[in-house]
Amino acid sequence: MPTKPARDAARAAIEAAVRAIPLGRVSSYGAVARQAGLPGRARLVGHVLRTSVDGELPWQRVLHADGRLAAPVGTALARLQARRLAAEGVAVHRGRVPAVHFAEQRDLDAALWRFGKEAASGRG
DNA sequence: ATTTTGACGACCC
DNA sequence: TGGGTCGCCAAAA
Repeated sequence: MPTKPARDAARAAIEAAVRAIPLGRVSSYGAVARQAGLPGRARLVGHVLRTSVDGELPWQRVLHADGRLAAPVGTALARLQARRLAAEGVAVHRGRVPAVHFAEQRDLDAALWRFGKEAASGRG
């Protein structure tokens, strides 16, 4: 009982949302927060990921809203994240991941772009 | 109890 | 593009 129930529930919801990001796709702190039922709590997501003890948590799939990695290019964390993403097929270029890799559709352009690719390759 | 910090993000120059 | 503001709020100082 040392911790507050509401906080634990929030943490659990956030970790669940992160685990729900499919392999090979990425999401953002803000999107994860919304998915966890905590709109506007992007910073809390960062906090939870930073302090999580779950070694299986695919934290590398969570990026900034603009596609940037969690940490600035050159830092150990950024290199680790890029490495882990590359291992699951997500290419990182100059510390960023293109919007196309995001699990949720960020904007109409991205959606149309993907639609075009998928339609062209006969898949939907 | 108060202040500062932080793996954020939308906005506005 | 790049940089500053403001809102959010859990932890740490």
